[in-house]
Amino acid sequence: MAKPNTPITEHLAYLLAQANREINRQLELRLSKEGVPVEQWRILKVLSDGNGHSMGELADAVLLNHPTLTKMIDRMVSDTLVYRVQDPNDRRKVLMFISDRGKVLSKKLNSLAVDQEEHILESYGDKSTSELKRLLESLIDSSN
Amino acid sequence: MAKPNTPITEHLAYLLAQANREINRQLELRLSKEGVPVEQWRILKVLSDGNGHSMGELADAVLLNHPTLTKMIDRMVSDTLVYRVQDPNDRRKVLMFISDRGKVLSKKLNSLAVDQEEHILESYGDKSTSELKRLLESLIDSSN
DNA sequence: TTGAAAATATTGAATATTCAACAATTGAAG
DNA sequence: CTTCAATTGTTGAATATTCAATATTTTCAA
Repeated sequence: MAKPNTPITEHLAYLLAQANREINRQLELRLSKEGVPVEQWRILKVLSDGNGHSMGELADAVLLNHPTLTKMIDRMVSDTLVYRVQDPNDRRKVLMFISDRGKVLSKKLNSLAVDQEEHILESYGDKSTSELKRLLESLIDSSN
Repeated sequence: MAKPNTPITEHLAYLLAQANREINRQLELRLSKEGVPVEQWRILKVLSDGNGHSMGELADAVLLNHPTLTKMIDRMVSDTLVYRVQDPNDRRKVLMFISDRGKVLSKKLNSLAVDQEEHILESYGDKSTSELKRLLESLIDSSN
């Protein structure tokens, strides 16, 4: 009467980690053509609305915690992809903006990312993809 | 005629990262009751079949790369949760085994993890959960 | 208005991860 | 058999992340 404990591969937490790892790896591979980590793509994408975004807001949006974001932004400022402006309405805040160079890079990265999405659509299917997205959104919602 | 680029929140890669982060955070919170990181739960769970698993096999199973696993196993050996045995059939390999202490801990961790799964089932729904799992498995399959 | 608490971002030290090189063993071709 | 390439795991240095502490500014209650 051995107890056949639930295998790890049946845990939602594990399946999510596994799928995330794989998809992220693929995306990483594409973006490496431009020598850019996934997080920087996210940052540029969020900033490419042209508006200023505070560090806190950005950290939430790109799934990084504050100190990690600060250091990554330091690098991106060195690369003149983004720049800091003190928020005039709340001087505790820093508003981040994308530079022209950042916009150019962002476009290239977007097309690489879109490439990947299309590749997934092909091998995984249109129906499954949109259904999966829907379920993920709803899971995220239900976790707040 | 501004181009409304796909928002990042619509990319599968982003949704997966977000969902994974959130679910992982919740699991982490539970496991912290025993002071154990998620990766160690995975390791113990895989080893709790009682069989020896090589480092390479284990690294794949628990989603860690080799050097990271080696160092985490070093810690777990210090804590006498697992132990190394040289594979007699292939002396390049090391077989990892779970200790009695590891088994005891593993059971506690499992019940914490099951707690979480039940919590998700409640707030997210039985139907959605199993459907999400099915889709994730199929996505992972299609990525090989 | 003042002073304490909260919010925001950064820093430096501690910790963890990754990359490249290495050592040991096995496999396999000649 | 012997040698060379491939496999497996570990190590140390370089890099990245995290935690706790800090500085600054704002908020708000007294």
